[in-house]
Amino acid sequence: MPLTIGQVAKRSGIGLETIRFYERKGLVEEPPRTDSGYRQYPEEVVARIRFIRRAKELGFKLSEIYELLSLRVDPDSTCSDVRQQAEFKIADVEERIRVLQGIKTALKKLAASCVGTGPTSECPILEALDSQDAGWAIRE
Amino acid sequence: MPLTIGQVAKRSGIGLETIRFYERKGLVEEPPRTDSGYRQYPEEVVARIRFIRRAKELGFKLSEIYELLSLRVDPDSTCSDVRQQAEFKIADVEERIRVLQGIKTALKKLAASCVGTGPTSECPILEALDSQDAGWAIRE
DNA sequence: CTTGACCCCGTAGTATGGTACAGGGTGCAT
DNA sequence: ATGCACCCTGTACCATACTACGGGGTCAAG
Repeated sequence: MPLTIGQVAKRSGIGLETIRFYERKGLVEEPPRTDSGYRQYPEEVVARIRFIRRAKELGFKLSEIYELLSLRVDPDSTCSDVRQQAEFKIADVEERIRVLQGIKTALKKLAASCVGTGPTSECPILEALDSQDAGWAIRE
Repeated sequence: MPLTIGQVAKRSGIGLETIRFYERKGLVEEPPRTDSGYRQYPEEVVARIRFIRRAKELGFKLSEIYELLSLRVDPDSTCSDVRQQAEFKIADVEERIRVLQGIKTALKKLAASCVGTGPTSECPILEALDSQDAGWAIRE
């Protein structure tokens, strides 16, 4: 017995507007309809939406998830294609961590330089942000 | 001698459309105009835009930079207000790093489980994303 | 046979940080 | 005086991932 969009939404823990959004994006297949136009989903779509949700939790963008979903449909694609996607994403995540750590270091340096007294006009943090010599700056 | 918007853009290394955008956002003060309506910027605006650019590099959002800029204008605000903003941002950045590290660990676990051979139908990564037991999942 | 919960579509709005026109006017040099 | 670079406003557009709304149609219970 097929599911309505509302039932799918409830089971997969996602808004039903979002399911229609995913359909427009090609992440969820267009299901058959009833005579009156209601979408009739097979059970499997719940698993697919959970897949999307989990991939999102792993930091994949919707466009990347689309690639991932295409890989599994394409009979010529191999497991190593999927692993390559994961490797790319690992590199991407590592890069983002690296940048954030640079930012953190810079911010800590600034915060440490500030005793916390006096008006903003003498604030070393603001002065540092003003100054020409970006000694605190993040080096890429 | 005041600067035109184009000169400010060149000196601060930013697009002139972006300066007008910042003006709309209240990050850059509306400058006086010539009779014909041309913006006439004082030299100081270049420093302010560089301030914005640097704060952005430190991961501050435009809305946060607006707060920062308000603090320095408000005579009642102190240096410790600024430092608090910096501390908040440090905590924020640390949280983002923590989440990304969880993602990285999960992805590495998945990638390691994949030998790289065989079709996608037997891919352990996709199976993990499919499976009900989210053992790989990121714990918040 | 009515009421309320559900569904349809298309469009528009949210937040973020810009970027790109279109269709004008201005400033200066040759 | 004419050509070109520059400026003006307003609006629309880019990506990202939804979310909401208006104005309808449908389905099942009572």
